[in-house]
Amino acid sequence: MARGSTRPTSRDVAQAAGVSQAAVSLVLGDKWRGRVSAATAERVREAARDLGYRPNLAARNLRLGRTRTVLLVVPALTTEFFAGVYTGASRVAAEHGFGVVLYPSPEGIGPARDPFASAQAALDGVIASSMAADALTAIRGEALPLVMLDSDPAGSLGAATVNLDIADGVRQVAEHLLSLGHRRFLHLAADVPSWTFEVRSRELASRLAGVPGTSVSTARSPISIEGAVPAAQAALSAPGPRPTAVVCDDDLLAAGVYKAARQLGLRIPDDLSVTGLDDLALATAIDPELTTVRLDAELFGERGMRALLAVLEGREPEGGDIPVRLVERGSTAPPR
Amino acid sequence: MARGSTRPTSRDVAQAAGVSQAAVSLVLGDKWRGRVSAATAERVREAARDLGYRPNLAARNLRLGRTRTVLLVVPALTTEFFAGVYTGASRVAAEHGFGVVLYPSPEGIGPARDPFASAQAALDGVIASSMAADALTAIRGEALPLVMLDSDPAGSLGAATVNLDIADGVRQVAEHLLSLGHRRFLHLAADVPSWTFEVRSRELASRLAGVPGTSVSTARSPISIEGAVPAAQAALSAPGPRPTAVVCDDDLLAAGVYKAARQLGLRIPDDLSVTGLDDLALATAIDPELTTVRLDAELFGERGMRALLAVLEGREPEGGDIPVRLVERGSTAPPR
DNA sequence: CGCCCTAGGTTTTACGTATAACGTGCGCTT
DNA sequence: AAGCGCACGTTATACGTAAAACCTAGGGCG
Repeated sequence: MARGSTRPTSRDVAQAAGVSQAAVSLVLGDKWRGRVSAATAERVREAARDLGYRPNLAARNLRLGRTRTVLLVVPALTTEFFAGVYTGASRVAAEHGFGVVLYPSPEGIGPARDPFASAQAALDGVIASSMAADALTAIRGEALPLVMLDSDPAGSLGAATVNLDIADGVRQVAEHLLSLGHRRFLHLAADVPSWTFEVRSRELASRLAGVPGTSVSTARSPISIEGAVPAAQAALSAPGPRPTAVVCDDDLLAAGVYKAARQLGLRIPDDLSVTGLDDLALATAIDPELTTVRLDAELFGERGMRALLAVLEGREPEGGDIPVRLVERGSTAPPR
Repeated sequence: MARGSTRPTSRDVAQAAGVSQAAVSLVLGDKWRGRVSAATAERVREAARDLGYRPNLAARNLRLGRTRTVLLVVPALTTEFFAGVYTGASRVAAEHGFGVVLYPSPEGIGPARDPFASAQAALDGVIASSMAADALTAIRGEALPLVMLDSDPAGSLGAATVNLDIADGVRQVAEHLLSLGHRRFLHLAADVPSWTFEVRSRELASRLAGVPGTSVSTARSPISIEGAVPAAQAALSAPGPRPTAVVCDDDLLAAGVYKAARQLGLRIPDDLSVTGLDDLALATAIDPELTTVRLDAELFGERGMRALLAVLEGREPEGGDIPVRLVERGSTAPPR
């Protein structure tokens, strides 16, 4: 309708309502009580509605020196896990008038792209997964309020951390497989340098250390179904007695083990027990359904966002790891 | 190091380099040739580096009236498909100095949340999937440059569209199943009102219309593995002759059909052929591997971004649908 | 009656950047 | 020798908003 192609500003609203720009700002910012009469306030709101006024966020951000926008840095977008993290963080953020912008460290784009160049929005703070290794150095350089997800609490140099109790998950897996009678394990580990994966290896080894007659070999693989197939195939056809159970760092790796097993003629769970970690939708789509550790991704995101809000407000973030739970399904059975 | 807690501004850099703020802006904006001596330019750059200067994006956006930031609106984050779209769009955007912000219309957050409140960044334009129905009305209201993904070219009211050639994909599926000898079909359709799904139904019906002795029934399901199971189960155990082939609107639905078939004691592909659409990683993780239509999600995202750039620059967006391709795998065979 | 307080505004300023408009010397041309 | 353009800058201004500081009239109170 408007002739001019530019968007209406608060000044246009002021003119339409017959008041000053300051009055518009007060009314629309809900700070008018005792400063503007109810009638005038209503006139301003009406004018704003008529003109389709939307505040210019760049101007507001500049004025206020903050953006109510937070960056969530994730390693990649291809798993539903981080989708859940985003959903949870976004929900909490919305409750506090914040927005969340996603920075998936994109595969195929140059290695060290600057997240802050990509998310052109100015930022109040950052939540970063420890898996997004490339981005981390850039983040440190910004000196922004930072919350790390699944990162070494000791090595985070003061940044707040929110962690899943992965160690407990691995303990539950080990317990379950030991009680079924397994003794020879293969640990199919993620090929990504990150504290959260180191924990898995360490905890598995430590849990098995006390049990006589156990052995565990390790293979490494990129985190994808197709990527895991060759690694699993090699490890399962290596000389010497074959492992009877494969503990995977991730459900995707477990799906790769299924494929490898099919190609080797091994049947799950009769010839081989398999466990995953995540409980993706995939876990119940494959046959047999996967015994895995359920991670509550949304709660993870919520806690991350809450921690960041706490940091922004100078409070102490809530402590304590997020509990996880073994889900027993058809991919594990006693060894033959 | 710096005592003051606030970030250095271009004025601080100017002072450190002994020049005016304008000179800093010229040098750092790479517009200094013929205006500033090489020596001075170097001094400015050095000062900026020493102070760790980063331009305030809010101020720049306000000044320039544009943000080089684009919003990508997707229905949800849970499928790797839109992850690919994001990756492609992001790559092209980066080549042109743009950033992409993601707005996944989040499940579980109130129904009609305003994407522009969530992405607090000001925006130059929007790329929106036609599946993100809730968000669309809000987008229209903004009068921002808009590119629609997989949307009715006729009904898009002037907005540019970039489409996958889904109709051709469905034709290839129908052709494949007909040539195997199938005549009774079940169409497991997505329970989402969107042009891209209407196309699937229409095209399937139209392709089968010319072939005598064919029949197709339709069942609807939400787009998720678990959601598809009851719908598939009901449709496959309905009275009357059972369909010999199930055409699914999405790979996730196909995975649900696998589960339903297992529970009904039907074997794939002996008792039932199944096809999907997307070619997710899931497609080769399930057994038998899924015959499906491969969509090039990254190319889709790239084309979407290119179209938006064209709109922003007043050019005509490139036309033509993106080709898709049937991938024959183990889930389809002649009916018994 | 003089004063202050309050309601109901307005004027002004600052946020940090990009750039248009405006100097200034100096060397070169004619 | 007058002038003119070029090299090298600087000064001033605008973007749109939020909010501090300021103004004014009227009523209540001592």
